[in-house]
Amino acid sequence: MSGRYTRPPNSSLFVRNVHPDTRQEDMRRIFGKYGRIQDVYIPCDYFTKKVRGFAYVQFEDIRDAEDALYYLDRVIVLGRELEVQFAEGDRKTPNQMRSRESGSGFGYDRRSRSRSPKSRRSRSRSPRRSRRPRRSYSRSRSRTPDKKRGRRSSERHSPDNHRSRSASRSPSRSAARSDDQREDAGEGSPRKSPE
DNA sequence: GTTGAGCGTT
Repeated sequence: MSGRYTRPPNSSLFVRNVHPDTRQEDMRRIFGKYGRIQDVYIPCDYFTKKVRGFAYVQFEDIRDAEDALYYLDRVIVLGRELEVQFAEGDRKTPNQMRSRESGSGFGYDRRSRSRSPKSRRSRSRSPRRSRRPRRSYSRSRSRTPDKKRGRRSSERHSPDNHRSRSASRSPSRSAARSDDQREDAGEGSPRKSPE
């Protein structure tokens, strides 16, 4: 009278005893043989980032998942016997895990200021980083003459621009930004002759 | 286009 078959909560498979070096791609390829894989995820330790030893394979269709479970369960893959079973809960959010790990014995909730394990600074605290090793460039006349700095298109053929310019209240050319370009090859530049 | 820190031992 009751369901004889434990209704799988979802089409996610829980694979245990997977090789620590197994990747999602591998799982996807192995399980994908029996159906379309929605996603594969291998949970790792939050702190050590090490593979925990099991993985999750989410199928697009639960029927395929059943097939894969039946065919891949207890199958030796990569020298390990895979144990496949249906997943139970849903993916846990970091917050939930934190709560669980927090009460497990660890206590890096308020102690650890760093939220991310990777955010761990170097063992030695950065005492002082020089502001910037500003290189004293010769202020004489070596200004990367090789690079083309000047933008060719100074003005754009935009209708909007045209209108804006008309309303400009400053009829004068406010060109106070050019100083080296204009002087060198702008207008005649009669000062270049060494006389 | 969703979140990635999801069950481990029976």
